Amino acid sequence: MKPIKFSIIKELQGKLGRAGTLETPHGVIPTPAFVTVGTKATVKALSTDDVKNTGADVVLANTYHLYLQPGDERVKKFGGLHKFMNWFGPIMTDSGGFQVFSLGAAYGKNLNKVISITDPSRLISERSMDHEAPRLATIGSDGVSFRSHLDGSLHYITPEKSVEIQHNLGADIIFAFDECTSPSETVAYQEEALDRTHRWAKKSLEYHKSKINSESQALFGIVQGGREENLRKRSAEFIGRMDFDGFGIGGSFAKEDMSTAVLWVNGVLPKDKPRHLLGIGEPEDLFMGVENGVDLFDCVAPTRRARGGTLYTEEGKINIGNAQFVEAEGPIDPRCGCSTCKDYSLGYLSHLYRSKEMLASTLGSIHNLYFITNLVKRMRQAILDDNFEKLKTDFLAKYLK
RNA sequence: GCGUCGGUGGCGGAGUGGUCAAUCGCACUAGACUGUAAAUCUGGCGCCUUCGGGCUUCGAAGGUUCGAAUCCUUCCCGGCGCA
Repeated sequence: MKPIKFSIIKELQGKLGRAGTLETPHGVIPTPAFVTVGTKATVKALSTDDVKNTGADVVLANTYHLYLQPGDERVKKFGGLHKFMNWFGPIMTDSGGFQVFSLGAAYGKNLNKVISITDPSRLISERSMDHEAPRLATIGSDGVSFRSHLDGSLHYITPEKSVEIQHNLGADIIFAFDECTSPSETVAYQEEALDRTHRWAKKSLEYHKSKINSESQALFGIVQGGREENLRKRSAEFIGRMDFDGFGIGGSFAKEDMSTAVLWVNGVLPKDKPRHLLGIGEPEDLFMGVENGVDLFDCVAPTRRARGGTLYTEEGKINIGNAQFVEAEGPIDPRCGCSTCKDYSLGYLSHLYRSKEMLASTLGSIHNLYFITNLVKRMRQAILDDNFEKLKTDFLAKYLK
């Protein structure tokens, strides 16, 4: 018995995009779908009722963070993540692979998940002269040692350990342990890291298959390969051949490279399994991903941005902290159907934000999550209605103006 | 009235002869954020600027000095103590 069932309902003509459903032990996810990020078994600033009301179908929590606090064994004692956090819809957990990057090569640097290649300094090898650079994660051939960002204690995570933790957490969909690399790494390093990720994928899968959990939890393998076409395709072939239930597409991207990388990978991955573009994205990236055959996305942007005062509107992003909203009486976006836009004015949100009231984060997160979740739902409907291209053109014309 | 302490940029508060247009915090202002080290971070914040610099500031007015927010004199204002 497979833990999940993926069905394609309709495909985008001449493109890799498709609309479908992903059945999980905790409910059906109509795809494409946006996955709300709840790193520490909570979507920051929101109750699970709030999350549900944004239209979210699925939540992603994080292995590394929950392993450190409160500990995966404790979550297991509570009956798993669903019960522990009171979210009874589908849950995914990330493997900790991203922390290999964010606490490793990217630690203390101005290096992000998505960078701009217009800044050449970002493309110089990170590895050449930074042996002294402080980092909380160091990579070995069998796993990664992490120094806890909470108390400095040392932890070693292997592919097996990552899967074991994820079994304890009990999400519906879990990920193989991988190494997320920066596009600023050399090709030689990308290749070395890719081999490691592939090795780890095999170990993750073997460990997973040896446990009863593989009947109730789906395991996704992760494709890496940086900016290199041959590496991306090699990875998609290698990972795609394995008996994973679905796939993640990982990596830190140069914005300009993202669509080609996704296209290379999805052109190779088996069509009948779901694909998750990890850590993406912004509205324009979501259109790109859906068009190029991505079924699932997760991203911290809606919630993190909301806490920083940036809110999505159909006319582009606004910053609620700006002076122009102090006396604005209308909603964030008159076309938005979220509860924040229904009940609250920009001026009130401006006041909450300026006076640092936590409700600002809550109401902003509700709006941003609704906006992004609903945008992907609209894309799905547009695929079904044969007007994806029009939605994309119309939306982006206004949004990016 | 006498004594005493003090008056610094929107606010609080450093500075006590040159490296001071003046540390820092707040406020204000703008920006960043893409598998959350994130209720976070960065820039600007006297006026003008061809971004080299120029100009006017530290209660007020005089003075000492090559040079004053910093020293002296007088005055104005405020706190406290004594009458």
